[in-house]
Amino acid sequence: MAKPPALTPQADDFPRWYQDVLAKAELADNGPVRGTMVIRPYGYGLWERMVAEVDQRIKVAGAENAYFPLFIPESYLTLEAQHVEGFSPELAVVTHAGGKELDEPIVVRPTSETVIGEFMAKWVNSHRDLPLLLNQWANVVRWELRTRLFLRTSEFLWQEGHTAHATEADASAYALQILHDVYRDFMVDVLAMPVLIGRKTRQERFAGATNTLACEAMMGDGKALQMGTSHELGQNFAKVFDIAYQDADGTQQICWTTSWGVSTRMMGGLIMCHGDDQGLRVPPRLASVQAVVMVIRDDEGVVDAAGRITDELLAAGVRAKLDGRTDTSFGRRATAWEIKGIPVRIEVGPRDLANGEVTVVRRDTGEKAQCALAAVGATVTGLLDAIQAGLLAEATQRRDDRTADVATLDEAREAAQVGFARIPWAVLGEEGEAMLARDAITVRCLQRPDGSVPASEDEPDVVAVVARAY
RNA sequence: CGGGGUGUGGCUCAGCUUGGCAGAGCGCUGCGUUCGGGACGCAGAGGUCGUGGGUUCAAAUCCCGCCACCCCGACCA
Repeated sequence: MAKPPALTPQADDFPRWYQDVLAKAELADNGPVRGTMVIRPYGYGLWERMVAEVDQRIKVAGAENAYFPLFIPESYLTLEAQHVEGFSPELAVVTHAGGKELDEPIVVRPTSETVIGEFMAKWVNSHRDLPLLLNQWANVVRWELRTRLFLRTSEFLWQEGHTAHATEADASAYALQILHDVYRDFMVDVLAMPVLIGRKTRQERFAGATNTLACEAMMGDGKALQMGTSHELGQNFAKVFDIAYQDADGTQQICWTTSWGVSTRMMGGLIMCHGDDQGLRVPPRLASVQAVVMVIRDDEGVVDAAGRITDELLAAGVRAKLDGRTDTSFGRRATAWEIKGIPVRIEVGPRDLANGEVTVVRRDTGEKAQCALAAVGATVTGLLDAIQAGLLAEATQRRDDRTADVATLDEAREAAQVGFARIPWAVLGEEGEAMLARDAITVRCLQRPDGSVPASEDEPDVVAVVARAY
């Protein structure tokens, strides 16, 4: 008889399944303060890989890392009208420190446009100082009313890029460049998530932005998750913080700024995009452990052979790990690695070794195959590529199967029960957007018919992608 | 902030209606047998029953207050 499932099946209760994966895959726990999160070593290892891949792309895009303080004077937040309105309700404010009440309350950053703007103003004087391209990896705090591990926590980890440009066109092009070359490239190529890119509607725009671009992904249950955003801030913050420069003609000009970020929310997206009833499935390019070499039993030569195979894989550039815990049963260990989503498992036992081979198992399909000892390196690297491609193909298939082109609000409501609906923006409009919002359906982004990002929502043929969202 | 619900070993929960020695499964520790998909046996460790009061010979159980958390909605990376 089969054991009862280790996890609640997705079809029974998707949110419960998500919670089960977080716990059983040892990804994260709730912190002691409401809405906070403890990221466990295995989960943090995945986040570190995300950081490495995103950071590399940010640097290629020309931005440099810096660090700005956690604490921001409360007065800064009040300077930009939209920004205040957007963030006030979710600020954590320090009123006491050092045993006494502070003269001016200090805000724990919900995002850093203001404090970075203050310093950009100091650092930018001439057109030769532009563009100024900054990024920081940091934690931020937003006192959300309802929280869910990784998807929405009071404190989360992210990178926030902040740039200042001489012209609107330059700022606009850079915001789009980040969306394309950093975010979409990372999400598609590394996370194997076929994200949609597009413009946010006025309603969904970042507080203080003139334009917000976003990457949207479809989760396993058909709901949408915003995976990253890139904002054009116009001159809103530049005017308030006086980020200005003298141009070649000697006249003072106000800068145009952008900001953009991705967060630990991507962890939630990864889990809900690729996970199945057996647990997480980590795309090989992201995986902190790509292949685990399991000793089936401590028979003669088995541990040594497994150690040699691990070394060979490491030498072949595979992030491999040896599991030689023979004091724990094979089945238990196999299940644990499966729940953690390690892409490839190599099982080494006396029976295999007698035949000069090992058993290789793919996590994505569950397929098992025998593999000659001499061919392990090549087989595993080949499998890793196949799994990476397979996960992307599977997610793309689901997204396409669950996306419907519709012509009316009613059809959009129906389609959004299982996935995404594409409806002409000319048909929907802000009124239709408000009506759908009553049924918890939102416009995820506006796209051109070919899926590219429209320069304005007034372009003809703009399509609104609507869905229920996390 | 509205509506619903729950607080009992590390985890999931039973026990509460009708007050009477604080339980189960999983996990954990030790020993032995096992070991190719969540092993089995035996022996153990571990809980001021969320919290403060009240009723009672006696409270996890009944009454009152408080706190925390969860789910559904509005807000949101």
